[in-house]
Order: sequence, then C-alpha cells, then structure tokens
Amino acid sequence: MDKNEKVNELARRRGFLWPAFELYGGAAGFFDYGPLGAPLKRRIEDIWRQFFVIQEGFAEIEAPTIGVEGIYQASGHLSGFSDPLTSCKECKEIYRADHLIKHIVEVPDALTNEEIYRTIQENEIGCPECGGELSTVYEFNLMFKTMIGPGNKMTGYLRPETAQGMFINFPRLLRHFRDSLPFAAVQIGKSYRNEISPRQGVIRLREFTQAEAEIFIDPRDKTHPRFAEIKEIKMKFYSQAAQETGTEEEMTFGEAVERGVVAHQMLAYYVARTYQFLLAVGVSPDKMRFRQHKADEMAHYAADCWDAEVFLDRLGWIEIVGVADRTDFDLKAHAATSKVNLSVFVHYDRPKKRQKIVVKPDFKALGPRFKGKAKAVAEALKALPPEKLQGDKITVLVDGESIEIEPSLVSCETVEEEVRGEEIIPHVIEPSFGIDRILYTVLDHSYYEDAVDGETRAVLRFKPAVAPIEVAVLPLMDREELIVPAKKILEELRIRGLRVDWDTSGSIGRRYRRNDEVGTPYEVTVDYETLELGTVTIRDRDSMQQVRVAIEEVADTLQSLLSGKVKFLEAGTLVVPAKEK
RNA sequence: GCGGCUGUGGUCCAGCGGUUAUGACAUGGGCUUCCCAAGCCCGUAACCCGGGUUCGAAUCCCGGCAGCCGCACCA
Repeated sequence: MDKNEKVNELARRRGFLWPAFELYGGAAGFFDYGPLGAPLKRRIEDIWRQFFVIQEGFAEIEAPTIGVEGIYQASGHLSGFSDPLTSCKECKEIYRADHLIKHIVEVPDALTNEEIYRTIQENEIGCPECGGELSTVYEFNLMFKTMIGPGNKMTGYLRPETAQGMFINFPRLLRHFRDSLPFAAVQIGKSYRNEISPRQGVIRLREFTQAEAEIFIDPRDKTHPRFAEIKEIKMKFYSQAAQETGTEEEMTFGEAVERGVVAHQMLAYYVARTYQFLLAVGVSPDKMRFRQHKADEMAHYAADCWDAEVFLDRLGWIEIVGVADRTDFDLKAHAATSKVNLSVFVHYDRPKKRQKIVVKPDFKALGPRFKGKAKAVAEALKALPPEKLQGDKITVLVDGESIEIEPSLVSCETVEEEVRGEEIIPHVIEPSFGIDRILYTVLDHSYYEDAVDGETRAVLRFKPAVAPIEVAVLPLMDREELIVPAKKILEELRIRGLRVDWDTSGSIGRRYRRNDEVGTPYEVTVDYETLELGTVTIRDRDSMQQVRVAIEEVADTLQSLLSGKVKFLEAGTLVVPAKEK
C-alpha cells in the first residue's frame, strides 16, 4: 500500500471520508463526511472564518445553491461551461463538435447544435479516428439543471461556484458597507459540477464545498494598507517565467511585488493571507507553492491568477486555492444582462473644478418652428462638440433628417463646475478555496509513521486547532475506582467546550494507538497514583512523553497546551518510563 | 465517456463449479492493579447489484454500479 492508499483507507475506516450512497451501489463524485471528517471540516472552515471574516472584516452571506438562468447567462457559465459534443457511432469516441468544424466555420460558437450537425453532414465529416458516422450534436453542460416550480416555466441550475451569490448582491452589499470601497463578502457552501469522470476521491467531486471571498476594490488603487504586515514573509513563487525553467523561486512578498512577479499589493496581500491560512490548518510548507496561471490557461474572467498548489503522493501537484484578479468582468456582465447599474460613486478627496461649455438652445424660437421635434433638435444641439457650433449654419441630424439652424438660436456659455467624484466599476480580487481538497491535504500532510518497539505506529499529526478530538480521557483500567475520577475530568473538560473522547476498551497502549491514528493531540490517563496523590498524566501524541499534573489543573493545562501557550515539557513533571527506572 | 485490471466480514486476504466460506488484524464481552496495538476464553460480522448457464454459482457468461490505471474531459 502506498501512502495515498493508506491515508484513504484510514480516512474510510476511522470515519473521516466515506464514499456516498454505498448502500445503493454508490455514485462517483460524492462523499460523506463521517463522525471525524465532519468536525475536521468544520474546524477548517472556522479557521477560514477567523482569517477572512473576523480578521479582514469581510461580510459572510449565504445565498441559495439553486440559481436562476439569468445569473449564468451573465456569468458565462451557460455558454462557456457547456460544450457541444458528438460521438462516433462506430467506435464510441466522443468529440467536441465545434472543434470538428473549426476549419469550415469561422466562429462555431455562434451556431446552434442543429446548425453544427448540419455542417458536419453537409461537409461529410466522419470520425477522426475510424471514419465512422457521427451522432447528432448534443449539449453537455457541467451544471446540474433542474426545474423551479411546477411545469417548465423556470429553469434552475445548481450553482457551479459560490462567487455569483456575492456578485448579484452587489447593490445591497454596497449599501451595507455605506457606499464605500473597498469591501468584501464571503460565502462558504456547496457548489456542484457534473464532472464527466470524477476520480481521485475527494479531489474531484460533483458536490463540493467552496469558501470564496469577493473583494471589491477601486481599480485605480491596488495597494493594500496592511501590506507591510506580510511583506517580509518568504514563500515559493512559481511564476509564469519560473515555469519556463521549471524551478520555483523563494522570495519575500515585498520582493515579489517590487520585481513585478505579482502584479500588485492587493493580489499579493491575499496570496499571503492564503499562505498563512494554509499553514494554520496544517498544510506542509515544504509541499506547497504558489503557481501563476499561464496566459492561455486563465479562466474567461481572470486577468491574473495564482494557485496554491500542494504536493500529494501519487497525485503530484494539485490546486487547492486560486487567488484571481477577476477585474470588472462579473459586475459588467451582470450590469449588462440585468440592466442594473452596478457602479460605485467614488468621491474625490477634494472636489475638482472643471471648465465646461454649456449649450443653451433658444426654446422660444425652436418650439414654434419644430413643434414636436423641438426637444429632439435641442438634444442634438447639446450633444454637438463646441467647434460645430461655430460658423454661419449649424447642422444637426435628427431622426435621419438633416436640419440647419442659424447660430443665433443657440447660445454657448462657459461655466465652472465642481466635480465631486466619479462612477467606477470596482475590480474584484477573489481568493477561492476548495475546502474538500484542503481537508484531504491536511490528512495527507499530517500522516506519519514511526516505529515503536519494532511495530509501525500510524499518526495523524493534526494541529490542535483542527483535531476532531482534542483530548481523550482514559482510565488506566476499566475499574470502578479509576472510572469515577476519570468521568469527573471528562465532564469538566466538556463543560469547558473541549472535544473530548472517552475510551475504556482494551489495554492502555491500544487506546493510545487508536487516538494517535485519529490525531488526538493529548490523552489524560487516570491511574493509581491519581487515587494516592491526586495527579493525572497528560500524554503528548507526537513525542509519546507524559507529564504529571494535579487534577485541579488539568483542564487549564490542556487549554494552554491546545492553544500553544505552554510547551509540553513545561506543563508538568516529566514521567520517567518504567523500563528506564 | 472509451479501453484494461479489480470487486469476499470494519480492514487485508484464502477459496476459482458441490465447504456449516479459510485466516489474520480490528471490534464487543469476560479474566489478568496492566502506561504504549501483550496473553487466554467467548462472541458479532462478508461473497457489489441484476440477469443467464448449470441438478448445483462467491467461482463460468452478459449487463449495471463502484474502485484503480491509461486516453479523453477538467469552464
């Protein structure tokens, strides 16, 4: 068994990840989070909230997972996310139908599926592999389609990303943030993509969890006020240029922006925050890098994009987070499709004075002469550039009719005007996290094996902040006199809000191993010294060392250990193992 | 979606036309004042699903589903 298999097997056996619908034969691309997987995922999400909602002050919202058609017309997912396919009736091979007629039709995208099929027939195009006859063209869209309400009146789609929920709430979010930039909204939730062939467990799912932030910024100012805080952090950058040579470059964020490796502070800052978050949940820095998208792989909406990639045994480098500069693509698209203005009025620091020529048509004269058309003529006059108002005759075009007017009917005036600001469409920086992939990475990067007395010990070295079980309380033996004080400790720890497990089954060594395997950082053992001296032992998962502390202090000590305030060997008196005595 | 390989208790595996379906580990109960998967006793627990061939199918054939590997796909 290689490591990947071991991790998967452990995850299945111990209740982290279960293939879904097993009772009914299963379906690829769906997983259940078991009793340990669900809290692990929840804790990862909570750390994400800590970083992006609490520390950055972003607003968390929750939008429906089913969206109406208009959203995905605007976002490009209806057209860009779906491909016209055709298959060979002989060898069953599947092709992109539009690709087959590229050399005949200049813009195959503009054709309907029927038209593409007709083109294939008219030009007698056969299967490129075997020459067989091709089937009619059908649409394969990666979005799950459903119906809203009875009948077929309204089409709904399961959202392929959470991002659109933030974009379409832009006007309300803007108001929430009192009409000023920058601001950001986030969502953690399920997204759905009907993948053609999902594989590799939780790496490619049909239903998955995303955590996305949409940070709306003023496009003219891509600096970040807190850039100084992250600028000394060093990380592995794998830029477009570096990919030519195939070696990542280690440098600070400050250097990366100075050298133009990362386009601007805004993008760099969120790449850095992403990096810090991934470290916090337990992704190994040695097996992580940030790779810049190449120009040709950039998504249809992105101007620049940096992916956090992690190295997984057998799978290689896998993308787990994308941090993209989506520019104003989405807001512009939604503004155009919905016909709602999605710009922000940005005030200047100081109102600007501007000279402006105001054209004043003489309505008293124009009215009687042009009657109903007078207004249109006046508008046309106002629209003319100042130089056209000179000369003997002024010519305007109204409803295709050329009309001549003598200059005396129009007066021009130069006025000084105060301009207080301007309408802009914000740009969007989007860090987009694949929670399932991150969780799998945490499992993979936490997995260790060491040898204890010639036996292999499997350990998940979770950070205490993500461990599904933080403490196990273990009576040395399953005996009444040890169980009573142990239960008291269990209750107290639970009242403190710790995630505690209780286990009396099997020898103490067996119970330590069981907990090592699910990543429990600390075990409290109640033994006969507890009865004599009122102390218990706390065992450290990684070093397997034990310290003794008084019963009254055990809850405080554990909390200090879990939060990292106290080092293990300083938490109590080191216990010398029996065989060394 | 195509092709190849695979599918037996929770896990790993034996059985390859007739067995009360083998075993190990894990797990539950009991014994053992027992700090790193010890020992002994007892127990729970499986042939992926559906058809077919056959007197008889876990075993052979077909289809489905799932997993792995290649190809394609991955906005």
